[in-house]
Amino acid sequence: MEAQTAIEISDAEWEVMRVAWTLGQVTSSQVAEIMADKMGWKTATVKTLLGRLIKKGALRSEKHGRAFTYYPTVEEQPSMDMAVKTLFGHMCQMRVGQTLTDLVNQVTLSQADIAQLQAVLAKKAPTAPAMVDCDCVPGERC
Amino acid sequence: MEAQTAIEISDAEWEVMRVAWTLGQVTSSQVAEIMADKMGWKTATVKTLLGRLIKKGALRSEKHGRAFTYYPTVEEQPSMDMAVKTLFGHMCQMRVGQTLTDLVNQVTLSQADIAQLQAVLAKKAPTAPAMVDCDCVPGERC
DNA sequence: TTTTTGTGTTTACGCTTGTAAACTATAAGA
DNA sequence: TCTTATAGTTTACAAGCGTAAACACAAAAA
Repeated sequence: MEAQTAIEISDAEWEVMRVAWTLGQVTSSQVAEIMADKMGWKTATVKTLLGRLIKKGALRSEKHGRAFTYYPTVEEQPSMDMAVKTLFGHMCQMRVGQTLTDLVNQVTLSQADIAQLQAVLAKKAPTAPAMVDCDCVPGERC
Repeated sequence: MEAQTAIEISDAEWEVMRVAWTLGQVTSSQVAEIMADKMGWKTATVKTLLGRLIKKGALRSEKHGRAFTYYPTVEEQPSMDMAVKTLFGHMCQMRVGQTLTDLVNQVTLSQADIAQLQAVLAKKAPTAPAMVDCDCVPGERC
């Protein structure tokens, strides 16, 4: 089983999805206004991105009066998880741990986030291997 | 201060860098053989990617006899850190913690990795905020 | 020395992306 | 009903990317 043929969302499109996810539903003028402010994009740019997201199936639209209302059809957290997993999947597995440590050092986490992470780590510890092999070159250990 | 004008390495190029990083130095035929095996790429494809990486400055080459030897000019760990940081920087900050937890649940970490992460988390805990705000829409909390 | 072959360089080509203008249709206001 | 503003659709266009063939050159083999 695999997670339904992952829709590819580009960086610019991702920004649009963020506001759609956060607001739950949006009109193009709303997004245009926000993106003008946040990204400096022209209205035309937002229209293009909305159109592409509809075509990709990441958004759906419903006609209400003159304008459409757009709704996300994919969920935010799974999308984030997938994007992150894809990135880490392309990296040397031996270095994933260090990379995570470096990242945790840089981001802001809430008390709850930290507690949750600690819980997961505690559960993993007992069965963790002594070391993780490099998988960059077939049949080669770093 | 900012980390030297980040060289952009594409997905396919990244695969080439991985073998260069792991082996320290490589010849094109070496890379070609590995990529034929690992990715199913033709020799020509590898040549193109090596050329682009040279042009981008991610690799440098030294002529030895008939062929060139290629060396990475950027380091692996900082490159990984930067790629990861960039991805997370484009995501809702409020969801970074959950995303990290989901990720940790999926990857393989060594005992040492886990210990290191636990140490960093323990150090962060005392000063961690109660919650992290959503930054997807200017002046909006989720 | 001549031929061959392994390397690097150029050219190719369709697709995606970022960024946007132009065009069109229709709801809303006059 | 006629006009206008506004939202959606088409077209644009250069740069980057994945994927590779064609070409040129020099080193190695004959």
